[in-house]
Amino acid sequence: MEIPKAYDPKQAEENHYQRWEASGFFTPEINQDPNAEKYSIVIPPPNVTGSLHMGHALQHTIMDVLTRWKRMQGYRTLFLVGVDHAGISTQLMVTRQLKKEEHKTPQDIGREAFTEKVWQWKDKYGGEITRQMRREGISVDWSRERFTMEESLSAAVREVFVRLYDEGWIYRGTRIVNWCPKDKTVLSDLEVKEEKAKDGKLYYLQYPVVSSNGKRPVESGFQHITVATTRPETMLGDTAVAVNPDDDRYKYLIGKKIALPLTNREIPIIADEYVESEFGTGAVKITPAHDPNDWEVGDRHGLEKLVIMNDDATMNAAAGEEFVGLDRYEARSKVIERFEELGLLEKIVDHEMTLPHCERCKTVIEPLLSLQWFVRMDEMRDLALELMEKQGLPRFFPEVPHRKVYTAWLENLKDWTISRQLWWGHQIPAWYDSDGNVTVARSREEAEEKSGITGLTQDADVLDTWFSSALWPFSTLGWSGETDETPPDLQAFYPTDVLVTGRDIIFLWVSRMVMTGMKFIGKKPFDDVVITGTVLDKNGQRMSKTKANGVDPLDVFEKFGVDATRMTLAGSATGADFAWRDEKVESYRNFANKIWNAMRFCLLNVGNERLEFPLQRAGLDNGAPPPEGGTPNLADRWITSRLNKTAIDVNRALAKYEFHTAVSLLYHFFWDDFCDWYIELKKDEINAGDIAASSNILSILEQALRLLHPFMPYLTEELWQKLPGTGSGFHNAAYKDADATIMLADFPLGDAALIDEAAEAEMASLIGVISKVRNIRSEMNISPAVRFTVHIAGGAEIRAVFAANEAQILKLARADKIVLGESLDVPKASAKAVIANAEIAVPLEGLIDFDKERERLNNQITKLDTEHERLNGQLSNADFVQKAPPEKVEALRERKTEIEQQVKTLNHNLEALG
RNA sequence: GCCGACUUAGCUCAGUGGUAGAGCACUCGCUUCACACGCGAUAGGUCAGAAGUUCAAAUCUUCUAGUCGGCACCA
Repeated sequence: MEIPKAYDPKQAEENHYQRWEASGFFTPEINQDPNAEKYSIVIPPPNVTGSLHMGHALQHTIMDVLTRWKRMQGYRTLFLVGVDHAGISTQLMVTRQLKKEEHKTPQDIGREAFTEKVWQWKDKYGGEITRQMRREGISVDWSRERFTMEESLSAAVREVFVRLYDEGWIYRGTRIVNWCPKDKTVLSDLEVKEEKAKDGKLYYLQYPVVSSNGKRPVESGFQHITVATTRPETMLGDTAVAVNPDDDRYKYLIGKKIALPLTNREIPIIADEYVESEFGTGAVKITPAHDPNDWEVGDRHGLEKLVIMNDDATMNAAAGEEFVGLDRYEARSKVIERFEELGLLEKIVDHEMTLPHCERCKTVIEPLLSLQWFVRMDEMRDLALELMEKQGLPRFFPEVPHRKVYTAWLENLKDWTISRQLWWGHQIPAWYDSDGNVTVARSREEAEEKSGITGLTQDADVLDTWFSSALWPFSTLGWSGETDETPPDLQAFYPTDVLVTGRDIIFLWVSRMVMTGMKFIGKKPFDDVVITGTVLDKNGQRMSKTKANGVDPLDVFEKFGVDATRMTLAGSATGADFAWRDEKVESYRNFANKIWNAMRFCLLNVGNERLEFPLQRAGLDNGAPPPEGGTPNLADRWITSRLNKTAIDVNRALAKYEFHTAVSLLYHFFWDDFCDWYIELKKDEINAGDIAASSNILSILEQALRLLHPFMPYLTEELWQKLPGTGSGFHNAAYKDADATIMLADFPLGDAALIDEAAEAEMASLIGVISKVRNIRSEMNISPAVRFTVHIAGGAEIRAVFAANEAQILKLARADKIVLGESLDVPKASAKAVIANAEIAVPLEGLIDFDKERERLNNQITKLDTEHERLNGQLSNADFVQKAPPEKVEALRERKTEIEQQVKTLNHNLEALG
């Protein structure tokens, strides 16, 4: 068989994905076992406007590893994929396009036409992210792909809204909300990010007091009270000044009135505990319509709530003739200017502070009094908290710190603002009559029936995108509120097994799925939550569009292959941030090539026609004796042991979501055990055309490829298909009728009975001897071309091992003769070494450099001495001997004796050199 | 302000009580018939600092320093 010298990932990627999908391998229906257990994962739906980034690639890889792992074990697996309609992002994107192409605003064309445009945009460009996801090789069921705006998911949204409203968990009310003046919509607290203000200032404004008869000294000719504010423009909406009731400086002013400058209003001076006397001047201007704290104060004191801004943060008529139409920052300058003219500006001081920004467009948020829809969170929160307290669910991986953070957040949860002033999204299912009376219903018909009125108007707002996301684990499985019959997918796959996502949406999404799942299905949506780390750039900085330091997964796929990228991502520790390095991917690209070439070697001397018999399984499946004609030689016993140990450990690691451990186990099994030692030991047999040996090595390789498949699906499929003899007979029983593919092959769980400690120990001696001889050659500067005799002395048992593997030692140590004996009988001009149970000598007449040899021996002695010293210290410590576990003490004693023996031998050798 | 994480070889990172590890980079040698995306052999760390618990600490506790993150407040 002609196999190219280097692995070409692109070819393998093109070869397999389409076939996998077309053959239905990704769907749960491929599983023919009626008793199969299910395993399900729903993907966090990426934004329809999004493009693939490393964070996605990381999460998708992990979910796919889990899914492929379980699928190969015969689970009925569903890896459900879908896309989020992403209200604000999408609306902005289409608005921009509309402006560019038609020079129109959404308002110009109207709601219906605009929504139609968005759908068109979605059909044309919305598939981008899913096209990119196909390249990741993820085994998601595309036939079940969902979109949050499709009808069945929208029906679920309406159902949930109506039920929550009917039970009083959703309400409409006037509150101070986070308003983005650019996007012109309200935002939830979670969509607002605090950022340091560039040049924060605190402005001290003097407010004249009306009809004061107090005794306070008056510097500027009239009685005033000074307030400090960071937003002077809001003074136009002040309806009181507040002081702390215990503040002696101001006690006498409580109840007096202020003549509010720049307006013709008089406002009261009130006392409220909320005011901290130490901050600023201890007197606070109160603007109930433009500050959440002030709103509460206003509520307590029955103050007027004067709205002075429009929805684009320009001043409205209530701000006064002089200010109307000005932007908030223009108004700020103007207010300051006017105060200065009036001699009422006391001072301006620098003030470090943070300001709330719109997460999306970075505009400074304006707290605004507004009529919106809210979800009351107290009862919802309790559902989630109770699940955590009573059952410890969901389990977070890593548990620290996420469990605590999640719980703490729930405990302090405020109501959730769910209405958005957008056109793209789920329109709120509330209808109004001409008097503004509201009817909440699943449809217009139902609303009209409920209210007995026709000609109702639907609420213009849509719901927060996260409202529909919160229903994702069950809305995607067919739930839309019908209670008489459970949809089959919901029955089969809910609750899901694990959720994999980034820590940024634990609150936005994870917590809300838990709440809605408990509320509407009565069951948790998932058991486990795996929180991935953040992929940083090579300098440890967050990747961001503005910094343009992002690494595009598609570029990496192109350069190093999908499998190498997947290994890199899965190889990062669960939950830990890590800096992206191309070198890392490069090393996994090399790894793929290494395996490719291992396979290539195994097949070089095996024609298809010569290997038509079923592959021998090296006893892997049933502990059967080794194949006839093949001796159960050390290498075979050893690699079988290593493979089974690796399989057990890989399964164990995956069960704990320790992907990096699994990656490292596989890497070292393939490279060190299989390639460096097993292939090298078997080389002569293989090259001699020994069919039994080829059969064995291919059996091991075939099993190992299955172990690797969840991580490197393309490479393993490509190689597995090339293996003579593979077919659907290798499948897990649940897939026996499916077309042959490694992705349905039985996943090796490993058999503890096949772990052969004796073989591992013997092999350690063999490796020890070969390594020591190589060390001698290298340190003594002896050319690889030179062949020499190797003398080995040791007990009868280990001598038998060396005798049985003489050919291998000759080859790997590049020796031409092995002399075995009870003791060494070599000339003085020999280089020597020791291992635990043998002595090694290489006679080097004319080649030896005695100084070098002395140095070499001394080096070995020094190393052993250091260890000996430490052991001695420990063992002469009475406390240690008394308190440490006896087997520990015994092990150290044995090691100490061993070292003493070796040192003795080495010293002897040293003396012999003269 | 509150909570948390991190600090281990030149770099990027594993390692939760018992002899400090990997990949890359570095040094030396190699056209050894699978692979130079390779092979072989070295070198490189008082595990941020200090104190404590323990027979035993990279690992547990406390403090300090630095880096990063989350939450809250901010008139």
